[in-house]
Amino acid sequence: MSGRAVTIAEVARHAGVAVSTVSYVLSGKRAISADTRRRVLDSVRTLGYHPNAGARALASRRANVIALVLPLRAGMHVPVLMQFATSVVTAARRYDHDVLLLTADEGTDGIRRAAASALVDGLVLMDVELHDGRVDLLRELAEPSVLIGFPADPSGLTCVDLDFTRAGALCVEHLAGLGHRKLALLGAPSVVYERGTGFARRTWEGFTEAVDRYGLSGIALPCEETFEEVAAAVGGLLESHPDLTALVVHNETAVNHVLGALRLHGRRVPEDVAVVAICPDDIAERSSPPLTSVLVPAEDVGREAVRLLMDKLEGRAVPGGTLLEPRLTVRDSTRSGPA
Amino acid sequence: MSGRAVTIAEVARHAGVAVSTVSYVLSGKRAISADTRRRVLDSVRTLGYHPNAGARALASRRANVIALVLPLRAGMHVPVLMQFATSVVTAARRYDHDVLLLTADEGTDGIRRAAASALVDGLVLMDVELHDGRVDLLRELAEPSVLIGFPADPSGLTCVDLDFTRAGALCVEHLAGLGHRKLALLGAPSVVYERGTGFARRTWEGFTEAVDRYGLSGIALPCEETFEEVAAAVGGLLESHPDLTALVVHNETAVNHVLGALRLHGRRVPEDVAVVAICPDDIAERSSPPLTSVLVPAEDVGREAVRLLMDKLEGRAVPGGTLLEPRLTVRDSTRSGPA
DNA sequence: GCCCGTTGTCGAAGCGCTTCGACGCTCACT
DNA sequence: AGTGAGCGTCGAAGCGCTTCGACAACGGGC
Repeated sequence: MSGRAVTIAEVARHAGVAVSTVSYVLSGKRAISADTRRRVLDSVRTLGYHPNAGARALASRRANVIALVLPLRAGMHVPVLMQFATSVVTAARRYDHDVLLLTADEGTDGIRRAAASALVDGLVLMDVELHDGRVDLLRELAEPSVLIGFPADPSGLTCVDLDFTRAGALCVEHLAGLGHRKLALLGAPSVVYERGTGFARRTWEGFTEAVDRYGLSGIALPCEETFEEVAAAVGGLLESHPDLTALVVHNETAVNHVLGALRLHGRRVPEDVAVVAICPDDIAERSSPPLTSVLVPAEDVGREAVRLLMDKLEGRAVPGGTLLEPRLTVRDSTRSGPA
Repeated sequence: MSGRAVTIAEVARHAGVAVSTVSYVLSGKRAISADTRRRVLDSVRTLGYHPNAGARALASRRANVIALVLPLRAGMHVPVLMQFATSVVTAARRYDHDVLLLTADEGTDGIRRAAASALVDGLVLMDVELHDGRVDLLRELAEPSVLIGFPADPSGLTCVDLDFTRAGALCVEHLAGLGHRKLALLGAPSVVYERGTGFARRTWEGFTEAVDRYGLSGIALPCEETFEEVAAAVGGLLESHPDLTALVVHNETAVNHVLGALRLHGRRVPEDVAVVAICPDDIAERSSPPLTSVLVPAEDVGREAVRLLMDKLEGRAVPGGTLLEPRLTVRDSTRSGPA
């Protein structure tokens, strides 16, 4: 495995064919007789041949690498981001592509550089804000891209995400169906709303619209992430709205603090207060009581993003926006209606 | 930015020099007159030239890309892993390198492929276990690599990590200095120890050795991560060891549950029980009370790993093992000694 | 039996860059 | 004035691969 690497010329010599024949066997772009193909593949295996990525990229004008642009912003729940990231990597490998990790600290220059140098064939952008400088850059880039999340103006772009508006509404519908009339949403930290992060705002809108539509009474609040602040917020809420019987929590970090705070204030879940969370299943399942939840299907979103990107790379037309339908799983935290 | 990309030949023509001259200006590998250099750089700027990564890699046998091998295993604290990852990316960029993200699901094949195809010049491995199949592969690879974490046998490898043995001991020393005689360690989930994850075991050893050295009494336990289990573990501990006055927690996820459990059992921190955590500063600061802690300097470790890798790429000799000295920050959770 | 369309293979021309050797200068010394 | 050592620049040879056009060999249709 050390020393100089095996080249396609050595494989060709070993198999007694031309270099181009080896190439065609490997790419399948021309018909090759079964016999020749077998001989070539045998040689590939015995010599341990791996095509040189640089040479391949140069000749084919395809690097077989996509960029994953992943800023790490305050208030984002890192484990969920990593779920997206790993699902993108796994999906990319299924299309024989690798993933280059780009972070925020280079700003848009990193994106421009990676694209202009043909380091990557396309890009997947995560953590998209409503007004996001990177998005304008993408529009002028020759390289195709897919966004995970929707900016305010998604025209000319390809975006995938969970339908957070529906997710917010779905929580309300579930609680309304159980007879709850007075609900509250505890959302992301306020900094996330101020920054204009689409998914947070859309859940909020979905929640408030559904509350209106069902003629319920609802209050939506940002939610910070220390136990102290959560406890204070929950305490204030219970005091100012004593008739509150249900809570929607859209904040992975705060979920457990919310449960702790309810415990602290002597409220039982679900008997006194029903709770629905928008969070990964493992968080919902490990809470006590296990929480009724809408999960963010990171796996599906990442896979879909890669699929769309590969379609664009092949020149196929793709829809501008893909919204995944949320699904709600009922667990113990909403087993019963209000007293 | 669309259409065909600018090539070095166009830059050369625009600047009125030879292609090789442009190359030398950009790489600095030969002396170039100030005047020529300026003309070339001007042309580079006005044309918006970015060297083609594939061509460069092919000709120079250097991809200027390193691999970050990041398995996501159960029981690992993802935010901390991401701190490592971003710090590696940031550091790599300072050496003009990009980072290719490799995950676990390809196993060692992914590593072998990336190395053999010259996709990457070197590798950084994270989340290293004591007996790790990937490690044997690294030894036979021509490409240099650096591990974040130490396997059982680090011979022939380059490893960096926080000195977790010292970290465990440091917590004990701090508590001993405050007069505590009866301590407990709540560690990682048991699956992490069973898997043979070095840092978890080393903290454990550092803790128990220090306890012995100081003639104290100590008990070390794995710690699961749901509130229920933590509460049960803490409850059991307080019951079986009523004279316990100090807790060391080496589990980012469980830290807050531990505090919640102590609250639940009517113990005040630090008056009844002192708590020291090994976790990132932001977790320690946001707890209530803020926790005395030893932080895992992910930033430093990642930067150091990249520095070592670059040294190896340049053919410089590097130390086999680098252990970073832990630092303990005193906060409210250990302000006083035992009653 | 002749023509033509397939099928399978080959050789060669790049892809855009780095790097090596060559070469013409300019200067500081004899 | 003559020599040799840099210095600055150039041209050309690859790096290892893909892909295009060419071309045998082979049948099937007439």
